[in-house]
Amino acid sequence: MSAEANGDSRRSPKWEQRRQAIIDTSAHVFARRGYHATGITELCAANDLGKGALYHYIGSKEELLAAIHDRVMDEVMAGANRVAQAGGTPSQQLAMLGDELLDVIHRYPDHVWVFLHEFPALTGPRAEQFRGRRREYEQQVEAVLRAGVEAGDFRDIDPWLTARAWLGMHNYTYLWLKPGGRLSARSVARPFAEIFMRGIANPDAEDTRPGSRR
Amino acid sequence: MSAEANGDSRRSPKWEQRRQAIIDTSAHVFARRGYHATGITELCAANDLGKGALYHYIGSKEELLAAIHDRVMDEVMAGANRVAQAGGTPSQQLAMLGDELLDVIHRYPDHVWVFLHEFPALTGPRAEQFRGRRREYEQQVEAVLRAGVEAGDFRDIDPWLTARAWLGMHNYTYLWLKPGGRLSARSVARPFAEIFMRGIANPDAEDTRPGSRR
DNA sequence: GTCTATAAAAAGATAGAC
DNA sequence: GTCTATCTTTTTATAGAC
Repeated sequence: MSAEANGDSRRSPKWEQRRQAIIDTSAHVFARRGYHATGITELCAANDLGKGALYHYIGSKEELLAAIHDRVMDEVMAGANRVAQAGGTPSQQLAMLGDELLDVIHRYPDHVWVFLHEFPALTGPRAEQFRGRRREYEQQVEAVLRAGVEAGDFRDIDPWLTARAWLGMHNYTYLWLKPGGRLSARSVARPFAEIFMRGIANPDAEDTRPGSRR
Repeated sequence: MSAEANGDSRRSPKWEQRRQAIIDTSAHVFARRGYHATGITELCAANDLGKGALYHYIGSKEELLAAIHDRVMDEVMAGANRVAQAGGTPSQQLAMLGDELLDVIHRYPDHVWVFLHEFPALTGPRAEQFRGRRREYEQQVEAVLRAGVEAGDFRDIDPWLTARAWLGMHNYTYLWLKPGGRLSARSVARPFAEIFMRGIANPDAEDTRPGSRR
């Protein structure tokens, strides 16, 4: 469930803790300035560390980038698993996925910004692993939509294309959804779900929701 | 309407033409490798030009980046102006905006990728101008939504938040909507408009659309 | 217009003292 | 663990020949 590169006990807990702090601080700098535009020297300044000390924790610049990706993908996948565990109708599943996703974006704005902008900078197995997890998540959204169509709750939409619409609508909030801002994750997730559910609802279905007009 | 830095007659038409070709080729490279990750040497190779010749056309690397932004924003604003000229109901306006936007994304996938990923790399007046045009476009979407609410065509949604939902849903197609791909701009715009219109439609409104169930 | 040569700065990463 | 000094490569950009 958690990425291989994380949380193993190669080092002391103190080392891991410090490393996490460096990952979070660096995510902020990468989000502001860009991954390639940020030099090691700037990372040292932001983390108040010399080059030697910094490399002691990060291994390499790309490993640091991968750690930022893992941190946010761990959260996203955990949310998706909670939703799968919870069960419920496809409509409820989709609403919960929206709640969870916007919650992650709201809590980790820097990490999400970095992963949405800089994921092409990952190379080799690191790129492979990231793309795999991302695909896995997107397929869960797709599966919920497909289930909704089959159950007759949703009209006959294309699950793949509709998943892209849903993902775009939610992911794109990374541009303006920030902690301390005017809007909470919930106060965005609710109207978004309202739009999307009405948008794909099967108008001929028996509707048992509270407040239904039928 | 067109950006100041474009199309003026500082140089010969042949120079301008060559410059445009370089902008388009470079957009492709930037989209693949990233702006900061791409060196001048790589741009020279891609454009089959020496450094001296390349700089003769681009001025500087950031000026080249700004030109890519201008190229795509010119198209987006032109589409938005056509829609404003065309008139029609808010629903029709929104559908036309979707058609035009997805058409640009479909025709200029590289430029759009670059502008969505690398806009923070613009500095000074170049950044100002870009942000201004982007805001102008987004406010047009917002205005259409507000008009729809006031006319009673749309239910009582938040125009700002709903505009962000709409923008995300459409802009995010830059990840997979490509010329030569399985899907045309129209074949995405239609189902997207269907979802969104149903999502924000006022269920109590007199509905005069063809095929209406009332 | 286009080239080569070169500058001058900055990049990522490592070595070795402490 | 953390530092400073250094290595090697690469960066953007310019100068000046052709």
